[in-house]
Amino acid sequence: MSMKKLLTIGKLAQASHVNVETIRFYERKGILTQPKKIGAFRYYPWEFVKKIHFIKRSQELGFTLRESKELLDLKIKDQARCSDVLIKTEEKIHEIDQKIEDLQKMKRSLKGLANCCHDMNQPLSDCPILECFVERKNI
Amino acid sequence: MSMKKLLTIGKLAQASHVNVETIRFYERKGILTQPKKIGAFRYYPWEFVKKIHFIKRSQELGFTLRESKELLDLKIKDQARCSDVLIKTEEKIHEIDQKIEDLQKMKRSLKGLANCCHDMNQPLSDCPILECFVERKNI
DNA sequence: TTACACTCCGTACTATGGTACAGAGTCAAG
DNA sequence: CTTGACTCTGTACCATAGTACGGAGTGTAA
Repeated sequence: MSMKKLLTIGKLAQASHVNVETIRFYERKGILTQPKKIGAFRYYPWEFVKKIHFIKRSQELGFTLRESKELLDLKIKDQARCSDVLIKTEEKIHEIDQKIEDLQKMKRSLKGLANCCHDMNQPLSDCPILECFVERKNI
Repeated sequence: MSMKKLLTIGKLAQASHVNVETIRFYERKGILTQPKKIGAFRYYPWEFVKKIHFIKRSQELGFTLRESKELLDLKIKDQARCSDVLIKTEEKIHEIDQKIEDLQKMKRSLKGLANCCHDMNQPLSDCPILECFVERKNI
């Protein structure tokens, strides 16, 4: 059998810069399909390197593993349209916008708190920050 | 014994709008100190309502449970200074800024991807988005 | 053929922030 | 003194994204 084009799990891990356990984890979770086994061992075609890169890249872009899998599935099935990916991409952008807004709200509150404090060496019992904290003065 | 001022765990949960299990969880994690027991049951002074509010509020502000505990500990010990809280607050602001930046980077990449696509009905095999995805054209 | 590296599977563990539940014990009111 | 509501401890479970490891099996090269 021509095994020159196939990778053991260890070689795949090396080539894709992930842990062996990570690959096995992805298989357990159904993110990667199990490859054909020769004897007892898994042997992967080289395109699995690309698949893993794809997953890692989409994680960098803010997609969860589940979402990476969905994108990967789209890539595989023929009847998928460009717009299917575009929709997911735009949903993710929206999600990110929401997160940014939430963080900015938090930041504003914290800045408000920080401004409460005028005398650094004030003992904490008289410190206004913690009071603001409890009383929600700065939402 | 004057139990009028004390709360059972259920009453405390009600008063602080959290689950009974959450309070027990906080105790296991050392976030809340265990109160004195009368017989087999926990009885809490009313200030625990404030403590739980404090924790919930600091979570809203982006602090983890561990950090909430640290702030709560500062509140309790006398020699803490206002600046101790201020430092933690400013560190958190910095952390939030970092997160916002990361999200904005993600967003820019995703926007770049979305712009790849000109014909929505293009079959996915010819769709440029997924190619950009893999090739990191948009970092 | 033997030694060594690699792989197998299953399970447990990490962190974060909880929730849920079983089976036993307790408390207070009627 | 019994009933019903509550509480006790301990453990398991949820999601997310992995890591670690034991003990057995396998593949290959000298």
